[in-house]
Amino acid sequence: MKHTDELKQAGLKSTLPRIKILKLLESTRDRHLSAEDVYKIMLDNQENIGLATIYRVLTQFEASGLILRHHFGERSVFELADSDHHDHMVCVECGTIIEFHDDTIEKQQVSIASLHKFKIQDHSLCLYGKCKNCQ
Amino acid sequence: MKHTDELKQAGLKSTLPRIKILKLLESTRDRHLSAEDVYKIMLDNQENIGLATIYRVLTQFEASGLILRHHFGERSVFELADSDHHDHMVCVECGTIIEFHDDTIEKQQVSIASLHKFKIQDHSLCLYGKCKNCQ
DNA sequence: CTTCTTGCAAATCATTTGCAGGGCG
DNA sequence: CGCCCTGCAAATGATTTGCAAGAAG
Repeated sequence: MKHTDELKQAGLKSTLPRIKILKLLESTRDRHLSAEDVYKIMLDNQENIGLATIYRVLTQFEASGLILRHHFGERSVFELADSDHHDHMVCVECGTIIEFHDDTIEKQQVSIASLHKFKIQDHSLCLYGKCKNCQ
Repeated sequence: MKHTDELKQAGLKSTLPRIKILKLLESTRDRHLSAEDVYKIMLDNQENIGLATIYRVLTQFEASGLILRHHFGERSVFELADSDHHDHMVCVECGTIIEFHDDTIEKQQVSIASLHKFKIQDHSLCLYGKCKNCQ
């Protein structure tokens, strides 16, 4: 009952929809999914979970730190918060998402912020363009 | 008729709503406005312009390169494309927006992208946090 | 049992579109 | 005068909320 425990630790009651969604996020090859994506996959898997529930669960997961929400362009996508911080490149052609991390950029952000007496809580860096297969 | 010319150069017929919106964007103290912001300001100024028109005009301005569209969080904001490229810090408390530019970050982005054979078309970097007045 | 959850439908929000009347070139 | 533009209302797409029926502890 690993998932049950994960949920409890996050302060959430262990319910079927939550377990299924968490399982999906942990197992999907494509780490970044929108609420709609999750909904469709559940449908394909014969799982009957309402879209509203998916939105609610994803929001709860985000609030409890289990997952991260990103705004790429105008849609929200979620990813499991299991890896270290990273930024993204999104292929405008095929939607492929490449994750990357760069210390130089991270540090530079902090120093620029302090220059303006600005206290960073969060940041989003996203490069849009074409991946190597789409050029 | 400076604005008329600007519009013509952008390939747009010079009409009252367009001129007024362009004027507002050029004169507003707060360089970053959402469609709703523009709408409300127009209302306050006794200008009768429909929200739909504002969206249409802003979209046309963006397409012709007169302005830039950003997605901060979930809403779109627009700014005149009159200055050099820069990124933003947004205060989650008061909404203040600070613009900044950093060559180190820009260069680093390019080199990381090429490392992944990714061709950057655009990018968005936004720091969220608290400005010096809101801490 | 009591409370937190879910599913479904209705409600929102931001943005877009259809259409008939108006204004620019 | 023809065509592009505008206002208004209705349509959309994404996400949220109300509510009665169901599960979890």
